[in-house]
Amino acid sequence: MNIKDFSKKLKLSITTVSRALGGYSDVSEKTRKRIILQAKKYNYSPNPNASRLASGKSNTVGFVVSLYGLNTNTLNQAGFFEFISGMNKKLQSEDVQFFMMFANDSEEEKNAYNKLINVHKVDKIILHNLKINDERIKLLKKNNIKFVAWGRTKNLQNYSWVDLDNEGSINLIMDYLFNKNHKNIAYINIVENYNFAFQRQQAYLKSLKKNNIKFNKNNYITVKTEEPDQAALLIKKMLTKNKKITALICSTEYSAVGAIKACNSLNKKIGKDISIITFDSPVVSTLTNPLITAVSHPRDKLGLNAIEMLIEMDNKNYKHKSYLAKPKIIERGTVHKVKK
Amino acid sequence: MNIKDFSKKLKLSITTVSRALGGYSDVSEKTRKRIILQAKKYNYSPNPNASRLASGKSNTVGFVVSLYGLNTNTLNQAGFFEFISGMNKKLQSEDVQFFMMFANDSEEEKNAYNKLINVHKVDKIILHNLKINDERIKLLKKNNIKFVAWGRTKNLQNYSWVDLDNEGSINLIMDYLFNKNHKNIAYINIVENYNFAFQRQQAYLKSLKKNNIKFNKNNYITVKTEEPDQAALLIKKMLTKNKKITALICSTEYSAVGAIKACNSLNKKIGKDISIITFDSPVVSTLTNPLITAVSHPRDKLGLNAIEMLIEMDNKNYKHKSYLAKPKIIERGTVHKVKK
DNA sequence: ATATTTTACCAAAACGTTTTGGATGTCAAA
DNA sequence: TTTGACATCCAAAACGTTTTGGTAAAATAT
Repeated sequence: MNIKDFSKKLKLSITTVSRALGGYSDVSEKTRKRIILQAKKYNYSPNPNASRLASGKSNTVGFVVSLYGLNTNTLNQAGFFEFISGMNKKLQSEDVQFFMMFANDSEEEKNAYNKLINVHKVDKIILHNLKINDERIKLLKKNNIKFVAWGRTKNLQNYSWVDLDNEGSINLIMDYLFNKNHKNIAYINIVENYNFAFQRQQAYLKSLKKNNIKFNKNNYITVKTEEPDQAALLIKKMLTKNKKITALICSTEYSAVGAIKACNSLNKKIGKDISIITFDSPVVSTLTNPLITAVSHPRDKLGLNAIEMLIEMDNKNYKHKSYLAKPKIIERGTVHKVKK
Repeated sequence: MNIKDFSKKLKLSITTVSRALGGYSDVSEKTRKRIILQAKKYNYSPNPNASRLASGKSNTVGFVVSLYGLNTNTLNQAGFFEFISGMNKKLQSEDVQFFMMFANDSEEEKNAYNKLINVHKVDKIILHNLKINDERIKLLKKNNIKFVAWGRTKNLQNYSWVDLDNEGSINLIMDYLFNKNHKNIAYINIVENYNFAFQRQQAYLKSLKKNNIKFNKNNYITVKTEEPDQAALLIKKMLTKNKKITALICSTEYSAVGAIKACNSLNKKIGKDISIITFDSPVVSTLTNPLITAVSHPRDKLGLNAIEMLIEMDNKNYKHKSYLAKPKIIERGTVHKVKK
């Protein structure tokens, strides 16, 4: 069933059917309703390839998933599926398509963006896992592709983005710990060059300053995010060296797993002798023992807002926007109160 | 740059260019090479919407991701990304597209398949998370859509599938345990209605019989897969009731996490007093403490073979195939030898 | 030397839409 | 009664390919 047969059935022109379904005002509401009803009945829906060819618009959002680097199977994808789930709500209601590509290495990743633009002709792209400086932004701007970044570069050029409120989250954590009289708060950073990690680390330093606590380099280490065992080793070393530490802030979930191991091996009771707090994830919220107190974020809202922005961008007078997901602390008993 | 301008540049007809890139034999190898070379130079690639419209073939593989039910953020997606990674290799080289849809509930899931077929006009579909009886198979057969199942129904109708060798894996585990003199082997099943779980459980019973061990209902429980804590509770109960148990086979990774908790709370030393073995995953291989001995499978091969089959299906005389991933045991020290 | 087959190319139709630029009829204002 | 504005519809062109059904030249067979 194509538009020709369908319009013949309704004794209307092809044009009228097309414009009725397209939502144009030069079709009376009465006929429009009839057309929509009959389309359902005859199971007619416009051939998307013909539509896209004729209109020159693909109405498709592209996305490249990197299947390398971070431990792709857990951490990375955890947030990923929450994001997708949020996106999905808008996609469905707005009839926008979503096209994913996969890259097994960085060479493939570069190609993927070019393919997305030149071969698959997507209109719009969602960028994720942003680096501190991200060259993909140049590529997209050069090709005049609309995009929303999931995450931010260090220097915000003029583009739209959605992100966790990393600084706000760290502040929330720090205040939470200060309220429980923690003074010697250690920070576990990651070596990888992601901007979210940089933001968190910077916020930690800033918060120390604001609260008149001098930065102590024995309270600070940097670990590989995908290797909890390496983290465990370094954290153990740190805790042995600096016995005054009462709380550990872990920049990522995997290092929190390492922190648990380190504490266990030193026979430090988590939530009694020492506190652990991190960013929420399915890992620390369901799999670790004990479950870990964490700042949680509505990551699905990120996805939803990203798609919303991409759609709004079709308006001529769109101004770049941003969205920060609001953090909140989920207590799971791994943070204790220090006696004054 | 479209085919018209491009062919004009090369002083060739549109037809010749199209057929050269399509790999037809009515173009000399010399001109074909020239065309391919120049296409790269001028960054020409056929508009996919026009191609698909003209040819009537979408050359697209569809996939529906269910964002509900199982704990989507970890378990489910773990295998998922390995699978995708394998698929990707074939997709890239064969120039097949991959189109994903997402479903936040079972209603959306049903709609998704219909949309995939009627709206997005995909040629082929990969089915996953198969139920013991799966009604989606009927839908696809009725609509004459080519598909490969990732997993199997209980009664194999005539279709192509790829799957873990669940029976082989359980046999491998059982023999491995028997060799270490285990006799009282408990089995942790899951309540969910997935066929992989059914196959594993059946294989366990079969293996007992083959080795002349009577099934003991005190060695067998059924838990919810997404709730390690519930699993821990039930396993603890079982171990308290039946003190003779020396080994636990966990049907899924999450129940293995529960098993660890149960053993810890009973002060049973894992790998000394009691053994735990399960199916491999990023969870039990990197996150648990201790890491758990498990049967591992090359899940990326599943994806690769699935795409291979889908492509082969274009041949008129294709006969339905299947592929079983070969299991192997990864020792991580949680299985001990029992004294005779 | 002639007839036949093969090779290498091409013009035009077809795919199913959207969009442009009217056409017709109705209604209110002059 | 006439004029202009508006509402509602439509025919035809355009989008960029693939495919069909050819033709001419070259190679091969007779």
